[in-house]
Amino acid sequence: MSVEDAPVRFDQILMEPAYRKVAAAIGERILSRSLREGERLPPETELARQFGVNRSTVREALRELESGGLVKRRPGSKLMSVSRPQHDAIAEGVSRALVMHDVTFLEVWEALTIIEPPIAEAAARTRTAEDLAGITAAAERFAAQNAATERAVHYAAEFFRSVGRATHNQVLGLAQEPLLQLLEPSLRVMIDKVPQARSRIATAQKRIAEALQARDVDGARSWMTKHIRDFRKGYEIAKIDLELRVTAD
Amino acid sequence: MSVEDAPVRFDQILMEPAYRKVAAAIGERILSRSLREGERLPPETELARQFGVNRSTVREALRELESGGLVKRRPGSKLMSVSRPQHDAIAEGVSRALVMHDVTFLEVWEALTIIEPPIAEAAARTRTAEDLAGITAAAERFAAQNAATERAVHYAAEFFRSVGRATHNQVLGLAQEPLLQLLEPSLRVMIDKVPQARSRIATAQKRIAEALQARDVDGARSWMTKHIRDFRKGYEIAKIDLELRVTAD
DNA sequence: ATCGTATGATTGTCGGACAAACCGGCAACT
DNA sequence: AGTTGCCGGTTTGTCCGACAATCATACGAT
Repeated sequence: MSVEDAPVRFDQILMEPAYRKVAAAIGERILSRSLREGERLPPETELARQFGVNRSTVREALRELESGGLVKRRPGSKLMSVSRPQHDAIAEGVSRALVMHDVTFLEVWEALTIIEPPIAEAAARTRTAEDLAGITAAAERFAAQNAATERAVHYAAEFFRSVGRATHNQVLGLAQEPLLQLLEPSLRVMIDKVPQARSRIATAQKRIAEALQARDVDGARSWMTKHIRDFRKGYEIAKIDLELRVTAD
Repeated sequence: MSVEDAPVRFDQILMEPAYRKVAAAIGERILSRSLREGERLPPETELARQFGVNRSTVREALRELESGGLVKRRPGSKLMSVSRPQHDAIAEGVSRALVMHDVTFLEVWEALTIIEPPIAEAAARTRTAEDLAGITAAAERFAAQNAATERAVHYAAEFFRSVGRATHNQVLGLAQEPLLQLLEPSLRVMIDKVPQARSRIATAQKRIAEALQARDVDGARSWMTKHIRDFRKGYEIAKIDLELRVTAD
């Protein structure tokens, strides 16, 4: 082999602007728990002084952290404080990503068929009395909403959320949230177009809640499976094309 | 009932700063496909002129969109262009959120036991020849890495990713990504401490790949189940406390 | 004890400024 | 022909200084 064989290669040099370095520096301190939850950040001018950059630069960094949910302004306060990202905010980012990637209803539905039954199963094992109260409350609120579509959709999603919370597994709760967000718009259409949808959903919710109460693992799982499968039937009856791309809110 | 019964209530008035309005305006145009993927945004000065705000305000809005992955700067270009959020970037946000919420290894592992087997099952149905090639390649690369821990961990995660891709369901692929990110650090420790871990992982990967090749739905699922269960055993042997909080990267 | 006010701190937004980097084209050179 | 050097225009990254509006706090008035 001659020395010429391998062409000279260099790694791409990465220039990180100051605002991203500042954001990374603050973010790392938050992630490492060096800055604790709820703790207030110094004012922008002070941060600018400490980092040796301009206040504008600090502000750009703060916007980045803010949209990641690592810092937020507590209502009625000017100073930023460290926060744990809220599930719905994080999920919204995921939802937007999925929308941008042309995800179809079918994909969302398929994901639901995969994760919801095991969630119900886990919830049957771990639910507390309090969890159960929340779940039945959501089911009852859905059943009571015979008129308002908007609220019915909301409580249908809320039912899933309360079951997710009952697993006491935050990963699962967060994983299902984007799916629910993407489900809602189509559910709105479906409930309006399919008369029998409401009663079928209400029945499934009731059966699931009963199984959870009885700690009936298999029952919870199989009723949840039915519940999800019903959605697909509803889509077909409502003639919603499953290959259609989901839309944001 | 006297008229005094219901206390006067007002909804909280929400003041949205200009930078967030600008970000929302641009973001909406992107989500609605009015601005197409890859299209370049006008320069900051022009945006400032159009929105009637200062350039600094536009910049703060851009930072927000940027960290959401909706816009990014293409390498070697100054103008921002519309982009679809990359999976790993989105997943990193989710991972950070989970870390901040004190998620434990047990929760991550439990989530893996729930979503990975169905993913393997789905992959057995939908995988193409190309998918299969990627999966076996990842498995072979893992098996070949008998020395370097870092790479072994990487290819162990890459194996999951390639199986996820084989489902051709983007929702599932994106849902598993944060789990893999959180798994990696602990996997690093585990592989180092448990001598037999490598061979057990390699075997499981091989069996899963074979099942996928044969389109053996049940085999793929059950071997994936074993594969995940093995991780837990590994944790216990390595004496990694499952109640420990996961850490970021 | 509640309310009104004064004071200081902090943010949101603005205007202007400048160096560095990038782009396109054109001239010069090998 | 292909490479190199240079030029002018554009755009970003960063800085500086400024000001009104809002919030925290203390203090005094009712």
